[in-house]
Formats: sequence, C-alpha cells, structure tokens
Amino acid sequence: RTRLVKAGQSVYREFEEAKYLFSVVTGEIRLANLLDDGRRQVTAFKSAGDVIGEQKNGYYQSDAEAVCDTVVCQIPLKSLDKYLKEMPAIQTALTAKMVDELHELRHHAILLGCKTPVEKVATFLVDRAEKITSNDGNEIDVELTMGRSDIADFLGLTIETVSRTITKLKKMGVVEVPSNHSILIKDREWLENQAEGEK
Amino acid sequence: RTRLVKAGQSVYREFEEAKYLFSVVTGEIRLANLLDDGRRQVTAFKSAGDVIGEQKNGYYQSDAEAVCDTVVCQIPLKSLDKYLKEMPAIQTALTAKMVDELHELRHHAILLGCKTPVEKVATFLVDRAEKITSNDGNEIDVELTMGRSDIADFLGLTIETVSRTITKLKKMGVVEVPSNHSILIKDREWLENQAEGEK
DNA sequence: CGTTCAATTGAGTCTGTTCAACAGCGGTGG
DNA sequence: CCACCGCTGTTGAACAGACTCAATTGAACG
Repeated sequence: RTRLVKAGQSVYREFEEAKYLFSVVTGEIRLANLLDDGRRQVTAFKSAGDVIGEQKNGYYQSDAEAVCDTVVCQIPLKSLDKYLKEMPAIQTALTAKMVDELHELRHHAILLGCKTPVEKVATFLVDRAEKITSNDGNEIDVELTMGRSDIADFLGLTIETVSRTITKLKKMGVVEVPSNHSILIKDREWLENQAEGEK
Repeated sequence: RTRLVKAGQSVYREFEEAKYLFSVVTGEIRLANLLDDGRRQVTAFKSAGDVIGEQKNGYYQSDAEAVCDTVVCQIPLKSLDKYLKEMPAIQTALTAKMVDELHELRHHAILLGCKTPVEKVATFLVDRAEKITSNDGNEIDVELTMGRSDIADFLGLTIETVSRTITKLKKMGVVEVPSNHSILIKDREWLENQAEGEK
C-alpha cells in the first residue's frame, strides 16, 4: 500500500477524481495550482508525516507532485470509512491535520499578501528550520530539496528575485550557501525578526 | 446566545483564549492578521451561515472584526462536545465547513501570489457575485459592505490601486459604480475570464 | 571533455507604491 | 438651513522595486 513516486512525477492532479488519501513517508511533495495561462502557485510543501489528498466534491483541489524521490502511503477512501468507525481517534487526528493546514495556509496568505522579498525568503528559511529544531540555537543547516523555481512559485516571486535575495542575505552574513540544495543559517534571530515584519 | 457586534468592533482577537465557536447570522465579518509593524492581511470575509472561531492549541488564529453591524451566534466550546455526541451530523457539517475554508484559502493564495491587480479585483467581484447567484446572467449588483481599505488588505494591494483598478473597469464598461458600497457588473464573462488568468 | 540544465548576474523597463492634493458625502452645530 | 468639519475615496506625479529579457557562470552527467 506504499508507492514510490519519482522526482517530478505527480501523485494526483487537480480535478482528478479523488480515490485515495495519502500520507507522505519520505521525500517531499509540492501542492500547486495553475492559472489558465500557466502561472503557478505552490501552496505548500509536504513532507514525512503530512497527509495529502485534499478533495472537494470528490475531486482533488491541487496538483501533487514529488519534489524529489518520494514514498507515499496510499489509503483508499472506501476503507477509510471503515477505519474511522473502528478507530474514532483517526477522525480526531485527521481533523487536527486540517486545522494545522488551515493555520499554515493563513500564515502563507500573510506572506504572499504583505511581505517583501527579503521577508518572504526569511520566513521560508525560518519555517524550514523550525521543522528541524524549534531550538533557537543559531547555525542550522536547512535542506532544500526543491529547486529555485519551486521556491519562487511558493513565495510569489520570480526565480531571479529569489536568487538575488539569497545572494543579498549571503553578503550580509546571515546565511551561507554550501550548495544549491542547502542553506546554512548563521543568524537565525535576524531572520525571525524579518519574518515577523519587524521594522 | 446571539450577540450583536457593531461595525468595527471585534468578535475576538488573535492569541485570545478560544472559548466559543461563532456562526454568522447577519452582517459580515473580516478575519485579519497583523505583522509586527502593522501591515495587515485580511484572509477572508465571512457572512451569513459561515462559521468562525478557528483555533489552534486553544487560541484564536486571527482577529475577527465586524465589517458592518453584525449578528453572531455564540456557541461555548464546552457544550459543543455534548452536541457532537448527540448529533454526529454536526461533526460532519463542521468538517465540511473546514474543507470549504481550505479550498477558499488556497484559492486566495493563488490570487495573492500570481494575479495582477485587474485580475484580483475581477476575482473578488466574481466571487462575491457567485455568493448571490451562480446563474451566469450578466448584470448583477454586488454589495460591498466593507471599505476600500479592507478590500485592499484582502487583495494584497493599496487602497489607491484598488480605486484606480475599479475606475479602469468602469471606463472599460465592465462595471458601473452606483455608490461607494455597491458595484454593478455589466460584463460578467469578461471578469470571469480575467479571474481564471486567461491571456 | 562536452553537453545540458539550473542558478546567478546584469541592464532596462514597467507597474504598483508612495506621497500629496482634491473631491464627495454625512453629520454636527450655529 | 447652511456652513463647517472629518472621513473615505479618487486622482495626479514621481519613485522604487520587482519583473523581463538576455548573457554568463556553474554543476551534474554521460
């Protein structure tokens, strides 16, 4: 009941009939929506432990694509009802997941609507860092499984602006960039202040 | 168990301890979040039939303020548990509300991240129109209970840009503006195409 | 070693913002 | 009844910042 999804492949697509709920085991998934002319908004990155498969009226709401090689656990919706009856705790857990998701989306709406490029990137890095340790010890290495293009569409920026912003942070000594797929945070507090919109 | 909230007053505030769930009876509520320096993002407008009071770890996630005089129905969380046991259907209904909300927030994230001012305003008007009739008959009058400032913070624009954009639509003959608090849609199809990002 | 794709950098443009002035409207009080 | 005031919304001009387009660098792979 687990399935390997290669990097770039899709788990499901928007408007496709929803037959399964998925739980991410390893790797990372991006949820994205497209405008008619191709513009894309990545609404979330989902990793180990997260549940995906959001549906409305029986159809998925977004495209779900693997950012890197990813393993998901596939749960048929039919059997889900059965589980729920046997174990009501699952219902509670799923509801809790939805609350988290609402919170994250709201958080992200603030980012998209109000924040400057520097604040957006800062928020992105801090949020990623928090997934690793809530510990505020400086010097944390943040893995970026996705490419700049995904980050750009997530933050509502262009690839160029993301790149320039990271370069700026580098020159300010706030981060180091050992490779294209990881960023070392040197001054977490500064980033956190930016993320909150401190003047 | 119902309560009148005057225009501009708040139903609850972010970080306040969550003791109630609310259902909007009449009027309109805006959900908003603030950055430390005062920038504001309105994440949703809620009207009759909508449920508000989103909480995480026992605390509200946003400010909820009345856009105009509004009546809400207040449900203590304590008694909610009891209701849920007696009528499991309520659980289902609440879950459905959450799914709707997720969908709307995602929809809104796309707007904030990808769309141009004209597309944002077009989407806003079309969404409002859909609340009245899904009927695609042109010529619909959309009531705007909120001020330009709320619209601006909702769409991630400035008041000035909202105003200019509406003026532009007016000059194009797509809408008419009988008063500051209502907009008459003349060409709904055009607005809908803009909302979908048609080139 | 060459090819390819992603990321960076640069230059110029454009669009939304900022700052400021003006208009419209409703309420208040003389 | 009308003049005044405050608030909201509109309009104008100049600016700044992100975008676009193009060129360059860099890294991964055969």
